[in-house]
Amino acid sequence: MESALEVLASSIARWIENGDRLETAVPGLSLFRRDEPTQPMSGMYEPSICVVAQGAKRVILGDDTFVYDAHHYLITSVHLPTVVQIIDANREKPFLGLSLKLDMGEISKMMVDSNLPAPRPQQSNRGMATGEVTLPLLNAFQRLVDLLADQKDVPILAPTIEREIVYRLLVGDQGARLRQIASAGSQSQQIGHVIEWLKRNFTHPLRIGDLAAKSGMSPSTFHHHFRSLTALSPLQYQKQLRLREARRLMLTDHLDAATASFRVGYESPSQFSREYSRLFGAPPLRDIAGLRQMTAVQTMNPARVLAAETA
Amino acid sequence: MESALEVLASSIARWIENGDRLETAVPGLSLFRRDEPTQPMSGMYEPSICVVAQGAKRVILGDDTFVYDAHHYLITSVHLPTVVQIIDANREKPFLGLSLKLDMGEISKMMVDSNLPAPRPQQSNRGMATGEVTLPLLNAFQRLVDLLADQKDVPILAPTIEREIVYRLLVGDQGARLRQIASAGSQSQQIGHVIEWLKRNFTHPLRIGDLAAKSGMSPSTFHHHFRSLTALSPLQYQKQLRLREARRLMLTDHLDAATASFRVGYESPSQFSREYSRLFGAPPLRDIAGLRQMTAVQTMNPARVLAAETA
DNA sequence: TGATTTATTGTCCGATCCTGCGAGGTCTTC
DNA sequence: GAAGACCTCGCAGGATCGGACAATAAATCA
Repeated sequence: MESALEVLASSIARWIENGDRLETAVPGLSLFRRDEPTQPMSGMYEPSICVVAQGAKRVILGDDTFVYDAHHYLITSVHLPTVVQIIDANREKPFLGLSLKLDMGEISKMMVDSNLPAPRPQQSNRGMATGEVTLPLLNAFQRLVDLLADQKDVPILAPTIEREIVYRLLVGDQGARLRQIASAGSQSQQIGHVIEWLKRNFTHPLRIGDLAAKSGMSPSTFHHHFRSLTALSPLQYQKQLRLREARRLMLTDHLDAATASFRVGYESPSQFSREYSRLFGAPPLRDIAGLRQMTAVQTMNPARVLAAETA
Repeated sequence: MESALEVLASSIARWIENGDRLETAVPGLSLFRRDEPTQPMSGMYEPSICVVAQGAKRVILGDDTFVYDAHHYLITSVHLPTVVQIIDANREKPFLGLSLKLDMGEISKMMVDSNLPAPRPQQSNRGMATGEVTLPLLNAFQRLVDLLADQKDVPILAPTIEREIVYRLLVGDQGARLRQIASAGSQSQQIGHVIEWLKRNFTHPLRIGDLAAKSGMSPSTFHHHFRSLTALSPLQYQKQLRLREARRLMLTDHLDAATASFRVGYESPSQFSREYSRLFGAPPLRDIAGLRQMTAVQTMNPARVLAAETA
């Protein structure tokens, strides 16, 4: 196990010398590297599995915090705004990890095809969980990373390996959680759809009645499930999407605060500013200035910082 | 609509001159033809969609009878032993139909991928239902049959057309039923798995408790759902599998009644004979003799008759 | 430096949202 | 067949949001 981790770590390190995120030639597979711990910063998780070869990372989602490291993967079933922090990394042993996007459709198909034990409790849970990394799982990821050396094999072999990974996750200790969100028709799955919709339409003002209807639940039930999955109310979730996007617009497109606020759906800059401060700790201009300075110190371009945050 | 049906009818007729079942080059697609009405005879349905271009057919499942014709398709979600009868066919306007196997995994994937409305009521229902044929659905089947003329296109085009068909079924009036059985983790889906297992292992003596455990329900709940889906108790279901297989063994492999009965799991030929009569109306030898005669009259080989029954 | 523009903070208000609770229904179990 | 678990729904009070307006602070430019 330990030696397998070392091999994976060096494989990852070989591909990502500096910079902290690399989209690889295997669709959906990203590599991560950090040479030192970071401050807590807001980040977005997508439906994916994250594995760490070296170091440790902390994710805060509402009241829960998840820590994952070389022996614990993090599995995420919907897009979730979180606060993330690398807590174990240094120049000799940098944080090295990878993430692989999950396709819920494929997972669902696999659940039906293989006679997996039924998930008795249908109740919603957090859209994120940590589980124990097993050696076979690690080996599968190793093979996936190895594919990068021989890219012509990717289209053929990657799907097979990914299916193996999904299977191992489904039968693993967090399989029930995954099954829940991938089960067509389950509440979690319906909420997942609403979240996808929100991600595309966050600039429109939103009526939660409509969202509830989309998910086929009453408003009150909808609220319950949404919160239990995301730790946020629907409106708070949308707000985070808006503010994050506004931050991106200001940072990379150099928009001023007012137009950014309009762009993401706010009609009053004052309200925008107020809520921005509450989320990011500082009002728009000051926050952006801080970020710019950070990137300047690290001699990194702003886009890269953003990439790290929208991982 | 009427003209579309005529076109489909002649397309089917072109491919199947005589004989009553034809497995086509499109995997899972079968064509059917009958030049005259039949007596009721026992038949097995598999997860599939059946469409009729001309004529009508009756299926009896427990207390329910389903009739389907040019304007009504029959959708089946699990393997079901039934009694079937062609009720509308003659030499001028023979019964012409087709069936397409359904892959529950694909259906499940599609349900997750497309934002389909949630199936509110989770209660189990019969594993079979009729629905109204729409023109787009008919057109899709027409295109599928047309593929038979250009077989090199099959691997590329057939899956697309089948996906369209599945989609139209999902949003059609019987979509909820389909969603239910395809929903990973739903009770119907669990029962479906058990049925698959039974089909492979019907020769072993069976313990209801084990089956129930397989489906993750208590024995009583399992019983309940099984019955509502199949109109049979698990034991009756298994019995039908055994007796049908015994009949096949005697008819095509020319086994004698005793060895056939042992082969399918019976330990006492007398018990076998008694239950055989009850299901098929006549004791083994007499029944087989009758079937042989029928096939002789129709100058068909026995295997073909059987094929009709295990449609 | 002063003028002008832009950003931030404050307060207020109406509308909407959010959460906890109890009733009612369904499914499960014994 | 009855008790029990689970889920959903609707409700009501309290919390929050988003916008309006105004005032102050900061930044930009002449």
